[in-house]
Amino acid sequence: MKDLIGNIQIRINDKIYLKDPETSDLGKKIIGHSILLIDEIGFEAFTFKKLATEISSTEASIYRYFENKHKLLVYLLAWYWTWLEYKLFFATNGIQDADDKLKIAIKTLTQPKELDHSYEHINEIVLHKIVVSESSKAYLTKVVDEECKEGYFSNYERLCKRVSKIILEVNPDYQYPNTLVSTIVESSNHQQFFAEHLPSITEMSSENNKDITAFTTDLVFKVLK
Amino acid sequence: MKDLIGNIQIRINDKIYLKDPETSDLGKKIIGHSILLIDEIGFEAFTFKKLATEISSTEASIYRYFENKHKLLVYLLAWYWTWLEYKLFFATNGIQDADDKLKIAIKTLTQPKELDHSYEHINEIVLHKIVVSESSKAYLTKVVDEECKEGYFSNYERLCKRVSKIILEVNPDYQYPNTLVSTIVESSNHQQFFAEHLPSITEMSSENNKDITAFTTDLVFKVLK
DNA sequence: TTTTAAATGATAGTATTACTATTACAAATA
DNA sequence: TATTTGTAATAGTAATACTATCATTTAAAA
Repeated sequence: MKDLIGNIQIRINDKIYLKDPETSDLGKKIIGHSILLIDEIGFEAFTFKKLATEISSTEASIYRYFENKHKLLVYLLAWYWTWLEYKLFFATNGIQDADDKLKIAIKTLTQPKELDHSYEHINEIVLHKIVVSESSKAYLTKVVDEECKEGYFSNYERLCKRVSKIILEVNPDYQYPNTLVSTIVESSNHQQFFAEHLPSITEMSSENNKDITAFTTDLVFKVLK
Repeated sequence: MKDLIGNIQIRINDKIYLKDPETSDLGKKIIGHSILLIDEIGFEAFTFKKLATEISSTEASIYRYFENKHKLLVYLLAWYWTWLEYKLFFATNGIQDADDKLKIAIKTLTQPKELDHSYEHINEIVLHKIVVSESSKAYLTKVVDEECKEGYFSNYERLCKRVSKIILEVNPDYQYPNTLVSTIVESSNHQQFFAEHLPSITEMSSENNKDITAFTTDLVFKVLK
């Protein structure tokens, strides 16, 4: 099962990039090192010039792959959500019992990520840190409506839909499956951030991710039962 | 009761600004029009130069009040959270029954805001739109730890603490009061954004805020009982 | 193997942003 | 009247977010 996921090519909406970064060494370097650099200095301070220096290339070359840094961020997130969707699919696929399936789904969403060696140029652990700290900035923009129409966020939508389905298996009468899913996915990320940076508004600890899993599982099952 | 709140001066941590905008006409104009302009063009496109043009002043004059646009955003949010805390205080103060108190608290947090004529230069409805679309950008930064230490977000923390207390009145044994509060406050804002811009991941409608109140109330009481 | 095309690198240039600094002048206050 | 305070006007700078051009390297096709 674990091998299968490695063979899956993660396809990203081709409107997000100018040139598919998967098709060249430079492209993969751009993706791999942008993850590290954004994590290191933050998205605001991140520039294509700095990235170019980092990978011994040029600003102009990077602009051949992505229109701007916003699109690059959208790409990284789309990649992440699809990767997580596969993880979720393989983790829940065989499970018969709906409750168990949902528990595993919540675990997959909330537990810390592990390095997936199938994608050599991407460090999923660092990418997840970017999801926690930067993902909101990708959609909290004035162009969100157009970008949504173009399908820039459909990878995220698909992941939510998949969890929604499981929720309806557990309780077919629950009125707000999508709302609950988007709430727990966002909450899981935010709580991780709060645990580390604004500890006074959460009981979660930054060391122990099991807290977030426990909180979310407790919440979801109480809401559904 | 309603009059009382009008007389309350909303005090903001004086490290956030260089010069208190409440102390001059220009200052109030900066606050009032920054709210409108950020709402109109988004925080990324917002600059002090554009704001200066808008209020027929100069860039340099605005820099005398705020170090940069990030601090201005932090100021606006601090103001909002304190304002909301007062609203919450006055709405829940007299209520004896803990359940009722929590219901009203959730309503205050999730229902659309109304214009509060006590603060003439501030349009609370538009400010709330900024909270929905831009507030995450205020804390999802690399300087969050220092700013947290300096108390830039204590207005938000105080609001959360107040609701947490009510939650513990309803169920003193609940393990995650702060986590639950920060989750529902963030969720309420995000769901409003999703309703308007990413409708496929929520059942909430952008016209009817009662959905969010209903979803949140249902969730919170199921979790606590 | 040569030809051709595509990808990358090197360099330059521009408009805008995010500031800082200086001076000047008017109004309020002491 | 002297002085502080607030604001305006102007200038200047480093960095950002690009675009354009052309040379060179590399890879694919003929």
